[in-house]
Amino acid sequence: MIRLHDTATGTTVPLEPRDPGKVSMYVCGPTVYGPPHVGHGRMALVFDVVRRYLEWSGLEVFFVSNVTDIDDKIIEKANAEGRSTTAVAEQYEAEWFDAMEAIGVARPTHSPRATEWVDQMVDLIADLIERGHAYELSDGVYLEVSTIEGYGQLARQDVESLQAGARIEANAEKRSPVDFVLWKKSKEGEPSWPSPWGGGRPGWHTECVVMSLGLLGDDFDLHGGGIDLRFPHHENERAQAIGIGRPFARLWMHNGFVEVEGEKMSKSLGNFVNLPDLVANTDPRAYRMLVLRSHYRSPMEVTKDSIADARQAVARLDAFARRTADLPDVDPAPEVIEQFRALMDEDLNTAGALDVVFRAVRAAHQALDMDDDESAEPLSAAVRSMCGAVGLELSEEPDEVPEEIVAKAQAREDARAAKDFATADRLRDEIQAAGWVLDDGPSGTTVRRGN
RNA sequence: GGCGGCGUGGCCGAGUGGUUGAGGCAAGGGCCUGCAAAGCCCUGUACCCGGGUUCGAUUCCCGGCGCCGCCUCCA
Repeated sequence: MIRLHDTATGTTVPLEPRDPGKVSMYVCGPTVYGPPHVGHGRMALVFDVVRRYLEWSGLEVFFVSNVTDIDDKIIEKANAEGRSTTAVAEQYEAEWFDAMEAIGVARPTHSPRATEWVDQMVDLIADLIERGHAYELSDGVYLEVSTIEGYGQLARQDVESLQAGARIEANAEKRSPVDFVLWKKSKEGEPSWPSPWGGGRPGWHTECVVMSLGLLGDDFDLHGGGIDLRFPHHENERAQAIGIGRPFARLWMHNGFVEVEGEKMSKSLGNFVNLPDLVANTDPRAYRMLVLRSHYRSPMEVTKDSIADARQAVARLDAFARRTADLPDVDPAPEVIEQFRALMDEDLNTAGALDVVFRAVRAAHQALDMDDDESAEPLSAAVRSMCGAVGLELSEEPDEVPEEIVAKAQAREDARAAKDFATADRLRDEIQAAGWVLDDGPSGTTVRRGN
């Protein structure tokens, strides 16, 4: 039985899907106004692991993750650069999916764009007004928080304390400082969609309500995102669903932040790391490894050292994959799989689950050292299965080696055969300096990329 | 001010009321190797502080200290 931590109740509860055997999940995706950073990367990896693990566990997963392609920040960016909001959104959406592909995040089943759901948002807002949960002001339509039963559940705060903390709003007309905007009437030159309240655009919470309910239906299973979305974004989504009387997410999952030097990484602090930069400079699997090594709800430190450390851990798995590449496929060792499953089932203890992986790796190496293939085979199969469950791809294929390096490696072979070890060592040094590693094994020498 | 989280060996980071207390990385020693690499073996007085509960606490409770996050920009 899979148990997950539910932010709404602060407890870890069994995952009991609405439709047995099927899981519907919605994860808040990016607002596409800039290149993704490592925080986005962690979020995407965490939920990619959720999805893969659920699938590995035999569940069918229907995974929706949106793209917010209309927003104040996109408008600002477009104005600053003298191009259309569409051009900005398209560029960064493409960058987003490129980066996701690079880090091995599988495409969602659906990735709807906000601009394609504006009609449904207008309907939702009209419904909220009709039911007395929303009101129109000169600059837009607002949700009246005090009319929503249980508002503050995700924030774990009562409305009064939220109010106490509310920042001073530009709009003093609002009935309460905590009321939030559903529809923004557009000013001159801003993108605009028709509505009963005049031309305008949606606020940033409504899209996720209509897209999640629209694509997954009422009472869907999981709703996820970064911990910062817990409040106000998810709270405000929930408020709208409650307002129109529709059962919303059954379980809320939030991943912890990425930190840099002990502080939250954020644009305002200027300490963010772009995901494309990270991917360009290291094996992208290292980042997944790093993400897996901490619990998804804990803060995670990203530094050069932590990445390099994770890279070495991946290298250990690769070396194992190479050594076991030719073993026959057998059923994975059941006791290993069960340990792994027990850890993962309890709110995705990926760090603990990796222990199981690495212990199986060592046990298989030990067996192979004693020529006990029979013991090694199920362990190797288990390692492959577990890595697959969390999306860690192992590279057992030889690397593409440049001609020049192949030639040097051959020359070294010749020198070794002639017992000219001085020449052999000199050639290996050259090969190493070029970033390649030679492994002399019983069945010959292999060349692979260095770390 | 309100709410929440965290503090484990050189680093990262799981976990547990109790003789043998993960794992990865790094370090030292050894085996293997022509030399390496990979792998294997061995080594390293870990649980912020002070009380309490207990036969026994790193693990539970209370207090303190420190760090971090949220309270409508943010994954």
